[in-house]
Amino acid sequence: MSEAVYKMGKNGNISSSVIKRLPRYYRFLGELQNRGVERISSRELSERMKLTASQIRQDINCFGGFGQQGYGYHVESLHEEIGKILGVDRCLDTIIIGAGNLGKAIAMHINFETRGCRLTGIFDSNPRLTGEVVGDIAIRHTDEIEEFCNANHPVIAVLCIPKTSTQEIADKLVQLGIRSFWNYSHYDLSIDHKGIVVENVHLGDSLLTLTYRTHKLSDN
Amino acid sequence: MSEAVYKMGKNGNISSSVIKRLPRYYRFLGELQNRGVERISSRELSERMKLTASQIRQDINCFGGFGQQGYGYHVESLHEEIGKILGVDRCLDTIIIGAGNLGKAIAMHINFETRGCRLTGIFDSNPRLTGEVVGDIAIRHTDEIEEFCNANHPVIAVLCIPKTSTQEIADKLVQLGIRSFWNYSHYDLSIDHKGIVVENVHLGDSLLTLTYRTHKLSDN
DNA sequence: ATGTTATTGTTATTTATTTATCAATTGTCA
DNA sequence: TGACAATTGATAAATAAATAACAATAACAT
Repeated sequence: MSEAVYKMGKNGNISSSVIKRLPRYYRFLGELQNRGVERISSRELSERMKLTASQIRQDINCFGGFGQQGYGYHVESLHEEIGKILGVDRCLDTIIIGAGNLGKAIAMHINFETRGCRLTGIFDSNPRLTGEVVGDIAIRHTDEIEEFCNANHPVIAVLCIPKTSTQEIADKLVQLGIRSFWNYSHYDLSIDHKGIVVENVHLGDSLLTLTYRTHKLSDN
Repeated sequence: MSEAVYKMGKNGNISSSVIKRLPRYYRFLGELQNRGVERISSRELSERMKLTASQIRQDINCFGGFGQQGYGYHVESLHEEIGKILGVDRCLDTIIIGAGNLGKAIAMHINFETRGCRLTGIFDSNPRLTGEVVGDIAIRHTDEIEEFCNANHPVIAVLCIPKTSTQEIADKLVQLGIRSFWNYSHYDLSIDHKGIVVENVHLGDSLLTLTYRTHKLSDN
């Protein structure tokens, strides 16, 4: 009882507010590291990120005391720690469903590797696209998804398909072992199956809030 | 003093939590309308949207009492009201800067018109792309931006350019009259100039939270 | 007409999130 | 080596957001 108690990575139930901020911390710390900055205080980071220093310290302390009093945080090791928390040091095989403009753009534009993912397949129902190479991956026909999943066991599916087919395809993918969906279709996907993670991305919603704020600015 | 006081559209200072939910309400109500549903109660809508009925009623009431006791909400008129609040009945001229994979995908994939915007120009610094038609708009060279803005006065700029040039180009666009930025570059844009609205979209951050949640599910 | 049921709009309560405070600790400099 | 300045980690306070509760009201059935 009197023994020293290790402060463990108390990764119990972190609030989603904190989780949503982690990637941004990770980005800023990566930038600082690239610029050769070795250490930073919560106050200075707060000025760069336009947050309060208090929030930064509290967020980081959800996972452990990575700072040093009187000194601040070591940029490189904090960057690495947050990377580990997010899981960038591991690998989740990922497939893209739908190789239209958006599917291709995501394949090209997102650096999956630096985010703990590896793009291993792209599928489209249009036979004309079959064989076309995007990045370094050849598009396959959707008929091949089942065979591909049985052979390669991808974990994440990026959905870039019309909203009408989203639920059906997602349900099928769950059967084939997909555990996470990054859903760009204009449809709010929800999977009853517990243990399935869904991230619905609605770019249109984002634009609409911009529309609102733009008018609000002029009106008031 | 004893006169009846009109309940005005008390659009004073709506919290951003509420604003962020509005586009989703708008989408769901649009779907219901398309399916011919005439009325809906907060309880039923809450079940479909996986929110609490209380939250829906409180959100809607930030803008006025659009419902009827004992009856619910008239789908069509609530949809229209929220549309007006968001500003879909007005028009903000919009340009896209950067016609790479992402810029093209956004031009094709986002329905600007139904979100109170109108895409009027696409620009890229690569002369090989000049003249190529995306949707129904020909790509112009970035050298033409100034002339175009002076002639057409676009309000929103969608930034699909590398992070290194983002701040510089944004500052220039502010000089040319752009008031809002929908920023897809891997850079947190911030404009000192007050009266400028910025929406930073970090798709990579979204993926990273999915990575986190995917691992979390397996680990625990 | 009138009672009954459903459902809103609003206020109260609870929960979550953010910010402020400050003792404890460490680096730095004389 | 010791005092001082800086800065964390943790706790307390304040603020914001979400949920619950309920009176007021309108539709609907009888």
